[in-house]
Amino acid sequence: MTENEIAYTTDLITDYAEVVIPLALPLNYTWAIPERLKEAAVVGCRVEVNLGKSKRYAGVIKRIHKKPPEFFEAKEIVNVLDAEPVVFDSQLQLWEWIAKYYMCTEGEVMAAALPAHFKLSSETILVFNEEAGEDFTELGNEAFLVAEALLLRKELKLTEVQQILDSTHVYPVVNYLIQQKICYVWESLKERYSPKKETYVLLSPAYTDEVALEQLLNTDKKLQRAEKQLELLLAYLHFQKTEGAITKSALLKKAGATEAQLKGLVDKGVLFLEKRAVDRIRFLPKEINVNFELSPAQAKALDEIRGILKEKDVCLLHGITSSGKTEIYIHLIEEQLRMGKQVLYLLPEIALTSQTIRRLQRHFGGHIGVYHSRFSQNERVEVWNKVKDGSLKIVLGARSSLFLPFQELGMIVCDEEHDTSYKQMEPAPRYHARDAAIYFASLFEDCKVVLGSATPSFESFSNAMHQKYGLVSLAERFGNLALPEIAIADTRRYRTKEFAGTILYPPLVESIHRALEHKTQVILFQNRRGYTPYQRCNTCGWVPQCKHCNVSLNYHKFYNKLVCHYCGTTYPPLVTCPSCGGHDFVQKQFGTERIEELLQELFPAAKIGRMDIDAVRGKHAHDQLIQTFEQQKLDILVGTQMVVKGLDFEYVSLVGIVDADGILSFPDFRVNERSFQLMEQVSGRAGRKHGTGQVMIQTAQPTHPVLLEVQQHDYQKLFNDEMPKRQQFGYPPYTRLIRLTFKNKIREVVQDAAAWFFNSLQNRYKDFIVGPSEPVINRVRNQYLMELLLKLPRSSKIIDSCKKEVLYNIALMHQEKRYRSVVVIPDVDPY
DNA sequence: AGCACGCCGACT
DNA sequence: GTCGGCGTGCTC
Ligand SMILES: [Zn+2]
Ligand SMILES: [Zn+2]
Repeated sequence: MTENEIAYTTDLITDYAEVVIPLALPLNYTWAIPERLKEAAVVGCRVEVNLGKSKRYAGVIKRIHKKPPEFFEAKEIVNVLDAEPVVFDSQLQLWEWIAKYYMCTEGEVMAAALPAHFKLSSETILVFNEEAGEDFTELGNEAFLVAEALLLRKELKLTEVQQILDSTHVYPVVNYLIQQKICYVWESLKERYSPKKETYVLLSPAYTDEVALEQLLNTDKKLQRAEKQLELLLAYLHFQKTEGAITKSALLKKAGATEAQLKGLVDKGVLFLEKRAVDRIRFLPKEINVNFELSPAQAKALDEIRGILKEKDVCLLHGITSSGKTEIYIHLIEEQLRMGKQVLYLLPEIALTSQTIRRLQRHFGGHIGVYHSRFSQNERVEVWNKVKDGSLKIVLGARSSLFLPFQELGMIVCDEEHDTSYKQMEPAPRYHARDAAIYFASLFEDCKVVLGSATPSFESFSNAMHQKYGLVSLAERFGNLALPEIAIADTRRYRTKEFAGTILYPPLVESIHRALEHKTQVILFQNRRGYTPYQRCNTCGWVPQCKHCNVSLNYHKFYNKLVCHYCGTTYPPLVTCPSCGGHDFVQKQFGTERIEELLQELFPAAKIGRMDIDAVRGKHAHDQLIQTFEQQKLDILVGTQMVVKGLDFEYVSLVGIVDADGILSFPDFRVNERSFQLMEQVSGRAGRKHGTGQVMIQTAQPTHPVLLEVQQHDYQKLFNDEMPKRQQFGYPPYTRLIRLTFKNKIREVVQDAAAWFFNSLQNRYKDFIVGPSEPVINRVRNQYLMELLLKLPRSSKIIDSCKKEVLYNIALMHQEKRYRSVVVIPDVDPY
């Protein structure tokens, strides 16, 4: 073949690309790679592809091969969008693993993994950045053309850029312009997140060199007659050295100085003020500053972890509240950093407060990036790129930061590993970030996982007991802080008429009085108002249980029956309490608002705050409320699970758990584990620095084993008590669960479909399948729901084949006319 | 996810 | 008679 002939055979396709597009397709589709894109089409790059008649998507190339598809004509890739891959092989492998394990599609994983802006479409709008100036002569030819157009028009659609440039060059040029900050991708107001700003104090550049500073302090006339200002300046220099950047409010508080004194220094040009966002990275110097001493207990734990990680991939750090796990992580992170490796530090979303962020910034400055759902898409892309090119070494992030393109990952820390927010519930991919992180780490040469918790999940703890993970315990509170005294207020003693309907009983009220008298603060905890109506004995707190499933029964008002929401068995309603003979059951539930009202009546002089989902709906309301409370502008804080996380309240002397019985009767097989975790963490908020704190638990079941275990802080006993029950009733960690939710408009149809499915799995999974049952909330967005639960033995062979069987049966069911539109949602390892 | 195709009710 | 409701199926 001559050169001429080659030139005429451009439509001869030899290469094909398997592409993941952000859709719930059961398998990946294949597109043909035209000759002109052969060079550019690389695995991990985004490509623009047509699907159907008129849709265009940005997908990611997963695989390139030379096998022409047999059963269809592959369309050509329209364009390659990236000059270099946006994801590495390890991301593609993670996507595939998650899709298989959690029974969803790779497209769904991709949609969750990539920042929305990577899913660029031709309708995307570019906005000119007014701060970019007007001089674009430094840019390349094509970028120059687009920049000029942007300067003129202020906004351009991607299709319009396409008209300016040769169509194959659009995306590389646009990416370049975004990187140069000449334009950014338009975001609707709703998406935009204005980072929380704080005023920082900085030394004027004129005095950053030692000599000038020396002169200022000793001989300069500027400060000779302003002793207080000099004092403040010295204090500033001290804090700057020990803590790095310092905020205005912190400086004034710590130095005991006034606004006027600071203003004096600012006016004289010695210091200046600057508003900065705490969770943004660019201002902080890239330094490593781990200069604190570990306690002997911490040092020992650190050594043990190091030793274990030489042999095992995962180490569980079981450290009681306030034992100082974070300091240990900081040392481990430092080691990775010094080896040039990256570190992912996972935290539950609500623990990711500016307090937590600043604490790590103090040690790692600009090496740290933050990634969470409140970030705008533009910011996510920025962090994404910096992780990919290795300029960010540490990412402090919530669940979804697992998808970032790390290249040289040395360690993943998963703090509060028991936290339920690591599991994504809606929509797919319903993955568990902790478990997926362990898989992800295995893709790297030498990447270790450290799980940390004061109250480990039974899954992790039993893995540690079976030597699958290493286990290190830290049983000593840092600085030997006293553990709070845990008092149990027995509400059965107040059963006379005058106490009917009481929410805050005398012992708790009295303790609050005392705390307020001592000018200390109080936290009251109340569980989120459950939508689960149940029958609970008003006298002894007893709640009927399902004899098959060992969970609390729900009360169905309409049918006047008790029903198990796992297996669907119904029971007659209670008339007489089998535990105490009482006859009084139904009770109204109350939330934090009601408690807040009551407190206002009881303590009219106290300043009371409320922290729950509703009260902190705004962007920074959560941070703000924490700060207000920390500054002792509130006396009592009433809250739900939110008060449990990321708080470090010094002046709290009393924590009250208003309704322990409500917590203990939650209809979930993990109730006891959860209750212990919750109460243990709530207790941790009491008496952290100033004397012994008190925790008061109101309950009608003062001898409930979990309460005693909380009182003794005895996790091991809880574990030993609970595990036999898990085994007996077939629950994790002895089994693996898959929950199937069926959805349809017509109630009878879902019910029948679930029954059909149950029957169809009967022959092979008879002993493992529970249900069908109607969930408590049986209708969501006009769709009725039904559930089946699979309790599978822990053999990956059985689990894998069962997953296949389930998918096969879904397809089979959809062939049945009546069930065609029944949607089945599998949830693997529901939490 | 879209979008076309197709099958039934009520409207100029 | 046709218009438009949405349930169903398909997209490399
Ligand atoms: Zn009773
Ligand atoms: Zn049951």
